[in-house]
Amino acid sequence: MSHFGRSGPPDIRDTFSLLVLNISFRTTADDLFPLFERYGKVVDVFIPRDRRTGDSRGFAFVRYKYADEAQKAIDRLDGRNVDGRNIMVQFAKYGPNAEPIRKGRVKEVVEKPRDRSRSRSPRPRHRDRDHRRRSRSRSRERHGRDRDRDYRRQSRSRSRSRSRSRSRSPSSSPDHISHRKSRDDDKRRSRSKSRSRSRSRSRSRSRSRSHSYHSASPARRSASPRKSSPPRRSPTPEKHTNGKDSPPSRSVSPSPKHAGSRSPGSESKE
DNA sequence: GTTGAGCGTT
Repeated sequence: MSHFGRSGPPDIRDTFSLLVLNISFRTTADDLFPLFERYGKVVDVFIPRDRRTGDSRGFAFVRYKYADEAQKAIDRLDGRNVDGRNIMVQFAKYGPNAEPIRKGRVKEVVEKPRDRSRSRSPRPRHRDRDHRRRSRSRSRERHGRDRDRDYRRQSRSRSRSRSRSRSRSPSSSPDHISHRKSRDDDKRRSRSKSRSRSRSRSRSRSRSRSHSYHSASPARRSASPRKSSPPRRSPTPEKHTNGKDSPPSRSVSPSPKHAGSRSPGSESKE
């Protein structure tokens, strides 16, 4: 909710989304709005934030009404120094609902006449995006919380690599993979049990681990669902400022006060 | 209070 008071995207029928990368973590939509509003009609400015921490991720989405204005904003603001960092402005590739975007414009709802009532392909092709997002999340979460988990994974990977190197067959069929995976899974479980026992013996070392929901693969998650409910997450200093006055996401309104009440120093040319 | 590859909210 980073709109002008409504919930959900305002109207993405014919808007052009720009992805603003490399912005400072302190930059808010209120800071970006006047900058982008100078080059055209800005419909919405949204800064995604982390679900757990609530901090911005360092990029924003600016929605323009017209493509030429968006292009102009890209040409003008790309590489511009904002809040101490040179931002990168480009057309967004994906839509809010994971819909494809053409030239920054949200593609209209396209219906397939051939996919009437026959074999449909429920094969989600968003693995790229998900994978990338997970990677980013992990990168951001790798501050020092679950580094030992990473180490374990590396060790396991090395072990598997060695095992494969021993019996390298030129033909790799799904059956082989399945068998190998199953065995690996079994091995992993055994190791996990052993580790659990070891941890039970000395739990002082691994006090705070886990709660990394994004790091488990779906199959693995399905195999071992987490317990009833997370008893308690890490001591996150939840700011209770998102009650009713100021939502977590900075909403920006197209009020005329932003039009010319910005510091003239931040703008350079044009 | 920190960080820095990448694509989004009720």
